[in-house]
This record gives sequence, structure tokens and C-alpha cells, in this order.
Amino acid sequence: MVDREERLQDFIDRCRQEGLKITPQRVAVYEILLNSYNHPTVEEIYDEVKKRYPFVSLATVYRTVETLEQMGLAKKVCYWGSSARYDANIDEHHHLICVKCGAIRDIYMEEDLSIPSELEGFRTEGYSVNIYGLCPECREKAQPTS
Amino acid sequence: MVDREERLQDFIDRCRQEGLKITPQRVAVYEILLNSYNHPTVEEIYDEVKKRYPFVSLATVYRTVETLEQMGLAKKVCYWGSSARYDANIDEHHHLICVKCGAIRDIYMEEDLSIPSELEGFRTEGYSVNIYGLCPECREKAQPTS
DNA sequence: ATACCTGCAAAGGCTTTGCGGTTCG
DNA sequence: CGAACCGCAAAGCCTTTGCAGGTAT
Repeated sequence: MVDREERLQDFIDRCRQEGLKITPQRVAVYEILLNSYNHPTVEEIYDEVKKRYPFVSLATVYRTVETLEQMGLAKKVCYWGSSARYDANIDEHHHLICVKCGAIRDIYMEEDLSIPSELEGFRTEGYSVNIYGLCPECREKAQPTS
Repeated sequence: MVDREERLQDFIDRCRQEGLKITPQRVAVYEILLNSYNHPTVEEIYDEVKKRYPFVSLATVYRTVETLEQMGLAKKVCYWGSSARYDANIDEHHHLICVKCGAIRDIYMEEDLSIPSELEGFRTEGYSVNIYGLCPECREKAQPTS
């Protein structure tokens, strides 16, 4: 895992390279995403940004996460529920997902799948593993035998 | 893979057990899903059902796929784009996903990940692997070197 | 100075819901 | 006959977009 400061700096450098303006809102969105471990929704990011810049608009957050995604600095993760979630962790990692409440946790696995670079005509680029189950909180709430 | 007729019959039996009415629309939705290999969207299922029952409503299809999901007979798969897709293939299988157009293809793998039944406090139930890449059609459209 | 960006509000798309009439069991 | 279901239309999210004013370079 690369250092957060370094990633933020990389982001700023790349913005300059690509002629994108470095605005406080943009930096805030990426910084918040870098410091989140819970794969926040756009709304959640928005709430955080608002603490620093109360006049920020939700549309700006949407535009920024889209930019980040296009730059390859964040990923959109979408499993259940209505709203998309974002993840700035671009290391090879996988997800542990609660089938009840939708919570997502990052997980690193030793095992490595050997995926051919060509499969059924597809040129493959990468993979991710989703492990489904019940999170500790939801197990608690369910019958004690689970 | 279990036979389609058998699955349809199971569905009907379970409906009876659970006091759910067996309506033509319901049967049609499940039947269409069973015979689809392309993980159709609700809209696509709707278009198919309409061929048999022109007066069917989109809301009914939404309600039915939700029922099927709750019964464990279909899964909602949601990666990109706006609309959810459904899959009645409940065998252990994985997905090959085109990052460009969102096409999804089922894939069966020899390799088996050994997932502990308990992981970071989660009680695990299963997993799925998503392999990302460019589908044949999109490779074609891109530069010939891809 | 200018190209890019933001905030606002409106529009757009997918999905859910309320209701009256209908159908299955 | 009664409970469950359907079709219709409206409402409800989440997300995108157009525009006028503001900001970074």
C-alpha cells in the first residue's frame, strides 16, 4: 500500500499534466476517499466534504469521482442496493460482502488465480473475488446458531 | 446444471408451499430467465414477456424478479451502468465482464478457491470471481493491436 | 485572459409504490 | 369467496446535465 500523501501528490501531479485544475473540492474528495475504509457512497463522501466546504454541491462530488475513476485512481463498486460505492484502494485486493446489510470490507488473499490473458475471446485485464456472507453485526442480530 | 423443466417445476412447487399464486406472468418471467444466457436487464425480460402477454406491466416484472431473488432462484448482478441484470443460473460459476460495453458471460473454472467458513468475523457463504477485460466485439472496434 | 470548474436547479433513467380491479386457489 | 396479484400511473431515488458565474493557471 502506497502512502496516502504520496498518492495525493501523484494525483496533483497528474492533474497538472492533464490540464485539470486543482481545486479544493477535488483534493478533498480524493483525500476523503483515500482515508476511507468503508467504500463510501457519493452521498457519504459529500457529507464529509461538506464539513470542510459547506457550499460544495453534490454534483461536484459526482463529477469528481467520475474523474478519479477515469484516471484509474478510484474504482466504482456496485453490488446491491441502489447507490454506487467508491474505493480508492487500487491495490490488487478483494471484497468481503455482507449479504444482509451490504457492508464491504477489503481483504487480501495469498492465493492467486492464474487467469489466462485470453479467455473465450476476451482479452483479460484483471479480476476480483467477492466473498459473500454475514458480517459480525448481522450474525449477532440473527439467530445465535448462525 | 439442472434441467430447466425441473427447475420450473420446483419453482411452481415452492410457490404452492409458500402460498404464492402461480400466475402466467410469473411463470413466464422465470422461464425466460432460465432460457437466457445473457443476464438480461428487467427491461429485456419485459420485452420478452410482452411477446407472450402484450398487456404485462413492467412493474410486474420488477416484482417478479424480486420474488425470485428472495426465493434464491435468481441473482441480481450489478456491475456498471445503470440497470441491474438478473441471472437464474445458480450453479457455482463466475463472470467474464467487458469493461467497455458491460457484456457478461458465464464462465466455469476448474480452480477452486479455499475460502474459510469464517473470515474476519464474517460467516462466509460463497464467492464469485469477476474477470474484467475486453470482449471480442470491443477488441475489434478498438485498435487492431489489442 | 481563458479554459476549466463549481453550484444550482432541472431533467433523466431506473425502480418502487398506491390503488382499484382481477385472478388464482 | 378471500387473499394475493396485476396493470396503470404517479412518486421516489440516484445520477447527469445545462447554464451562468467563479476560479486556477
